[in-house]
Amino acid sequence: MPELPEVETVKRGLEPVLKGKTLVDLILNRENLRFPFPDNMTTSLRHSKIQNLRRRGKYILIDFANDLTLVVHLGMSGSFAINPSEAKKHDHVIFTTNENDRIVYNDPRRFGYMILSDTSTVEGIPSFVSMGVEPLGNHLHSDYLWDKLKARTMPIKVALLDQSIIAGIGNIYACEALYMAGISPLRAANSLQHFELSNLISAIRTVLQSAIESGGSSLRDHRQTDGEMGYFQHNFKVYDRQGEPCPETGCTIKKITQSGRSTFYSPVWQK
DNA sequence: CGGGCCACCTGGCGGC
DNA sequence: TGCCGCCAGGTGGCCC
Repeated sequence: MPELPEVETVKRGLEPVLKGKTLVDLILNRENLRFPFPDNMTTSLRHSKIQNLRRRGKYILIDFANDLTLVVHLGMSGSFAINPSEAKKHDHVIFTTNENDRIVYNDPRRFGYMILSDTSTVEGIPSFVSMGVEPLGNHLHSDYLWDKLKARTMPIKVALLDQSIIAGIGNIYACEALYMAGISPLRAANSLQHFELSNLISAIRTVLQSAIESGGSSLRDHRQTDGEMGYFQHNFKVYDRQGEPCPETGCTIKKITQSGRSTFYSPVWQK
């Protein structure tokens, strides 16, 4: 589930309870998620202080004072809860801090994973080596995208999901950004002109930024309930709205499959 | 290297 | 109510 805005929201939610705190306990309730937990993960991190939290693409990076970084990916169903009132099925990892906060990682499908790396070489782990630019950073501009897409014949929707081009966009925001830019998901990636790439970049930024803001408010709401983070509601324009009217033209939102994933779009509005 | 496809895993939902 | 097939927001690996 989680795309860049959800991951950013989780990172921001974890900061107050993790940054500057020391892990006094770390419990793994099983041997693996998608991959086995790193060797010595508990002994390496227990009693270590957390210096900083970062995000890269859909990954959360937790930097420890002993120069280790825990890289966390939430997969499709991973979430964190802060001081949940009761234990749940699929609570796989429990962090306890010196302030006695319990941070619980829950992941029913176990597509998530955790990797331990030296902080100085974390950019070199396989997940990051070929990762594309951050969509909200300065390196995403139409020249970059033109260069990355000029030899790509795949549909632009599929290209937006390619993390080696832009990091952090998933199925929902790919659909929403293309809708906002008025670009058909079926267009070949290398058929977009410069002005269309510029419009698409603006749309990506707007859609992600607005979702992050909505995540911020859900964070404040959820804090009052059970400390659960990662899943918040948006008002999507096209995602999961097949059969409903397009807000721009009134035509009917269509659902198709591209590269095995659902795509939702307005066949009239998106050219 | 590009592109297509499947596997990984559980749960929720609609149909019968 | 119960069973069954299908679907899900991601990624990695294998194949051509």
